[in-house]
Amino acid sequence: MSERKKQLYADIAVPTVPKDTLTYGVPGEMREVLTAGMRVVVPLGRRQLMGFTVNIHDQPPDFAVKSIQQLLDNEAVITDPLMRLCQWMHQYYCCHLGDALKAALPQGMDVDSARHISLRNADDLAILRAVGKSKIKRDILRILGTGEVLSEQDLLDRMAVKSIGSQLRELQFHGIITIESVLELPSAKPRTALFVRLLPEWRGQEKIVELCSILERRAPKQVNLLTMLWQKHERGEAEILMAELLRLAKASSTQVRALEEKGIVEIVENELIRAYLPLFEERPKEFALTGEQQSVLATVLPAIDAGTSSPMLLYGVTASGKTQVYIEAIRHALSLGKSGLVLVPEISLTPQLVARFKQAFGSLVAVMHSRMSLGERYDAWRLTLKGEYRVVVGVRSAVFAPVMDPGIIVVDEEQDSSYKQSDADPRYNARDAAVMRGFFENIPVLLGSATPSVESWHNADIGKYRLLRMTQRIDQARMPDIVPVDMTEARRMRRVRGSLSMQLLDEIRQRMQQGEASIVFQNRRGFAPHLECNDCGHVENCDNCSISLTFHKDGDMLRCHYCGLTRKPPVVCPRCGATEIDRIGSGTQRIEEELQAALPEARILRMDADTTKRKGAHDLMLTAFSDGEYDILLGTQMVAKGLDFDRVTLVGIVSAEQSLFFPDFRASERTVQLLMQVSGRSGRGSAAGRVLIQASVPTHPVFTFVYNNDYDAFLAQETESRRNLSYPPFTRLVALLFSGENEEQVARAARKYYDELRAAPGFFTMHPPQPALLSRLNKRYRYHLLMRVNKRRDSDGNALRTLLQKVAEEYLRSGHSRSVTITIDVDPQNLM
DNA sequence: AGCACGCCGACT
DNA sequence: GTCGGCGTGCTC
Repeated sequence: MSERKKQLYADIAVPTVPKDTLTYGVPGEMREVLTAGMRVVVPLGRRQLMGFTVNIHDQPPDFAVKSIQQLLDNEAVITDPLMRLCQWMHQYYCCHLGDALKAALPQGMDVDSARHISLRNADDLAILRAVGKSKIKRDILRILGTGEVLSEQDLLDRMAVKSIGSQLRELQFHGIITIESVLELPSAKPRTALFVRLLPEWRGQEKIVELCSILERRAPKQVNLLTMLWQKHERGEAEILMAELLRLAKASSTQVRALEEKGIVEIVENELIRAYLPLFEERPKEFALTGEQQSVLATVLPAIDAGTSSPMLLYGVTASGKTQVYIEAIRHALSLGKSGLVLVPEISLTPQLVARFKQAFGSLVAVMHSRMSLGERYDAWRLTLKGEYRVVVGVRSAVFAPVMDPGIIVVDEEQDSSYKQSDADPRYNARDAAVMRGFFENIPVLLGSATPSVESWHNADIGKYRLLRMTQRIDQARMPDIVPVDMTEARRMRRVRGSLSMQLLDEIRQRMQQGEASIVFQNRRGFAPHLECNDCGHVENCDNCSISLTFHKDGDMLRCHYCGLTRKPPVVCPRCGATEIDRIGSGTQRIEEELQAALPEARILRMDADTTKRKGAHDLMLTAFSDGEYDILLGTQMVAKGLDFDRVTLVGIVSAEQSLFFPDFRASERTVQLLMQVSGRSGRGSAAGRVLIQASVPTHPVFTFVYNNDYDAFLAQETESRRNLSYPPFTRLVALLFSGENEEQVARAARKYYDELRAAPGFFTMHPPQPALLSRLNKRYRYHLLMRVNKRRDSDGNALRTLLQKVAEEYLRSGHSRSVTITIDVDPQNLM
């Protein structure tokens, strides 16, 4: 018994610190409570940082450890399967473990230390000696002389110099100032409000009447309050929001406090849940499950019962009722006491979809969405962890949602590229992460799509995924008629108005006469993507990026869609002084203008990133369109997916080629998927749908798959082409991107990596480094290396990660500038 | 990633 | 002597 307890150590993953974990001592008072998955505050150098407890052990490391400073949670916020998922991401996507873990939490839960600088009591002589002749030091002390406590940045802002770091250090060394590291609280916290309730002994009609008669003369407001409280109590509302009570009773809080002092009411602080409430509503539809839906469920439900990891690909044509399959699967999971997770692409997390899940599962549903506020997201996450939400519907990052005991994970539109995070570490694909999570949780994962990715199709083909098919539209709706419009021919015959063919305009007009609606799709916002001098051909480009500026007619502005730069369009050509500057190409703004000019009566709703910026704009627009307030819904990608309106019987695609000639190996796949998805918006009700596809070369072989509605044939051909060209799914692509403000340094870094990598064992192939397609972005030059990894020779990505680590070390050792940033993107979606 | 430290040229 | 711009090394 008397044996001293062994010292415990914890391995902590700290975001952005380039070490898997750091080892800290576990203080005695934490040894009983600390578990893996909890967040802690640890000292690192002069900073205090948030870290994740990964492992607790009693192996003393061979260096002096510091101790954990503070616990941030009293239970694990990273459940065991999520910890394993993050470990997998760390190794597969070559990112820091801490960054993967941080991605698993909503924003705003981070803590960081800030350095607070203040003046210390010191004698004049010491000050004089420390300051010497430095003007900067004298200024610092003058500012601090007011007794204020400031950060380095605050000080800097009030001075006319660029840096004060060394001066601060010397002043601190001489004991003149104090620099204290202070923890800043996380910005996300539960929101609370005051509530008022009658104490139990006063809950009775007679007692209230009696009280009121006593109070009547001297305290009429208190009588009002009591009456209000009693009425609410009678209606079953035991507690009433203080603010509301005051408003209703026209009283002030002093009067409530008075009642509290008399021991009649009680004031309590309760949490207010910030829930995301969609503004869109729709009458629920009545329907029975189709035979195909039933037979799919006959496979899915037993898999939920069995509780074994099993990925499935649900390949069902548009309008075949996939959403209802998801709902039934989750209903089943709930009936077993489990919960469910549904991932949807950013763009199709529409109010329509949310409404269907809310109808089915009511208050059990949490929505996780990037348009929600920090507080809303925090509450959704926290109450999911507490087990109060049992169904989570969310975008990419919801793959980390802490659902208690999930029974199934659904990934809708699994081919969608918004599942891939490409702008920050971890650069993960949420669809693949979902499959891995299903593996760690031992549950089935259902990947749904009308147009599966070549990768998932291949996985089904080789038996990694189980294939489930639905080939019929519900309600016997026919597939729409898909009709090419030859724009070259139409132009020759003068049957066009700007970018729109007379045929499309005629058919839209016809729908308007029949009281039906049309969707017009143009995947480009703004008015015109280029401004070009008619005389010399000069194009207005972004100053920071190698891209042309898009002309926006609202506000008469040029904008860079990559870095956000805005500038007034030039009146004369800056190169040759000519005054005729052409607006080349068409975005949604121009199409809107052309539609309106050709169809003056048309009520047009334009939906793109520019018109839906305001919170809730999306919902309101779709509600209005659904209610028949518009004839034409014109928009970018956001009208291509998930929308389901019976009124829509015509879909027009302005330019089918737009995505086809993109230099990306997925260009054909993206084009076919997009065209088929947009087509699916048409004819969902009883009326037959029609799709007009405008193209300059309508005979391009890729389009024939769309005209014939034969996605199977496309998959077969595209799979062969990928095999021949050694592209995914037959290889694993890894893109290394080198970026920095100095082009020569960037090119040299890329070259150095290339040479180092080439010397390594050949489990991959690659070409020499090249400037990226977007060769400059935000003032930074960009070069890339594309590795094609042989999946058989490095199935789990371990060889790749080891090699990249080795090369990075060698790169640093050989004295290279740190002004070049290197990012690793495994399974990139966009080769930019 | 920060942050400290050391070195060096420029200014005054 | 002071300032400011790098490169380099370290953080449990």
